[in-house]
Amino acid sequence: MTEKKQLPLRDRQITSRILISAVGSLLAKKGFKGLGVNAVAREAGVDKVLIYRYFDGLPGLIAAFAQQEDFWPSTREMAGGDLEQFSGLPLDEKLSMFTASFIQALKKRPLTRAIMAWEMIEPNELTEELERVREESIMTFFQMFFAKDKTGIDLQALVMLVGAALSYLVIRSDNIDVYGGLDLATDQGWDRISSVVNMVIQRVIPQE
Amino acid sequence: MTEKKQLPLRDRQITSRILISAVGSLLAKKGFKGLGVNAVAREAGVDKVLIYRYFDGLPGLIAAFAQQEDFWPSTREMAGGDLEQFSGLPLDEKLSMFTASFIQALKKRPLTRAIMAWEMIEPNELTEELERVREESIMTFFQMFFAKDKTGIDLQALVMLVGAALSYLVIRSDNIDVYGGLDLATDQGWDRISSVVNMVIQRVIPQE
DNA sequence: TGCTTATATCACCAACAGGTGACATGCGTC
DNA sequence: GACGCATGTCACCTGTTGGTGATATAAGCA
Repeated sequence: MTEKKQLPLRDRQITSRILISAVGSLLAKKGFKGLGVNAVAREAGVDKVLIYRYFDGLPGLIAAFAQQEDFWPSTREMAGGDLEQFSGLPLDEKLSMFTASFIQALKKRPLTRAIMAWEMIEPNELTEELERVREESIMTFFQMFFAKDKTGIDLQALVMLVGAALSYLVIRSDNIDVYGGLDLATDQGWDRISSVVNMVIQRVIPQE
Repeated sequence: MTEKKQLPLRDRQITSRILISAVGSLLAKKGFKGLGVNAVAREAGVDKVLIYRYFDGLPGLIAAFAQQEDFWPSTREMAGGDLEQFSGLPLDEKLSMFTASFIQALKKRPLTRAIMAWEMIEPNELTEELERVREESIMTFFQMFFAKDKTGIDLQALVMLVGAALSYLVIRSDNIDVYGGLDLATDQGWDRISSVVNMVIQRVIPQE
């Protein structure tokens, strides 16, 4: 029981990192509800005044957290890991690959889901910034791989619609097990969702 | 300026209604962030102790609010207003009608959107109850009109996928104007979204 | 050694939260 | 009128929040 009084590190870099990672663990534990100056400082085992000194307040700290975390999947990840190979695929396979990758990317990022949910109820400078990064990332991905289609269908709207549906379902899966009869808690349930998306893709994309 | 001291009504029913409607206006003004005992009492211009006496606390008050509001569209509304007519439509037109009605129903219910967003970050007894009502409503609607299809496709998953996408986009439209290049702020933007859903429906549903 | 500076803690503040017990006041009944 | 009861107000409690000024202490340097 010698935990009462850790000797201070007196190292700004390390202390800063401790604070940043405290944001992460607190976010994972309690969500954004319990994310305050006092709580973060407690979690980090450090005085809250350091948040003001080093990050100029909580927003600054959260911004630092968001920057260092890969809270949003990269273009490469959304393409299934291999950009070269991806760009060579036919359109329908690209879409299927994107669907599967997107689900996986969100499922393994609890913090991203928490932030996405947060954005819906508390828009502020910070969420706007995160939002901007994401919008840009999505658009880059889309332009890169889907822009030059000549299918005659509104591919962009279709992709975004699928993205919206998957985002919603993954976020919901944190709180509920069933949505409209769809099982969100098991891999089989997600297979079913992937399947229907793929079915739509197959019937909508003109085969060459 | 004689507003300082309204004479007390001394009518439990009326006072209760005032409290309930205060929840609504506060929710519309500030969202769930500022929804506390003190704030509601202030908004209602009434002492907060009455919340405990009449509703046994804030959860009870919110429950009362949720019950009296039509926070979730009825089966009839989702069917476009006329159940008879709706049930006579071919499957693809049913789906198109549902899509349009669902968008409209959510767009005109800011409180429903707020509650839906709230459910994603603060699951509790109350949100679970609202959730249950909604799940039941959706399933009833689906069973009633889409259960007996013989199309061979996973109609349920398709409908729920569309519902998820639309829910997400409408909720997002409260905070952002553009999602993945889709315009969420204008009717034209929503026409585009409806169109792509209808296109999917046309190509996916086997025509007779 | 002694000095400066960065690092971190502590003590405190005002504002607000949820919650409760004591009290005032009006209404219906006998 | 006098009583009891429902309705409503008030004062106050404890705990927590965001925020800040004063202070201790370790590290680096002359």
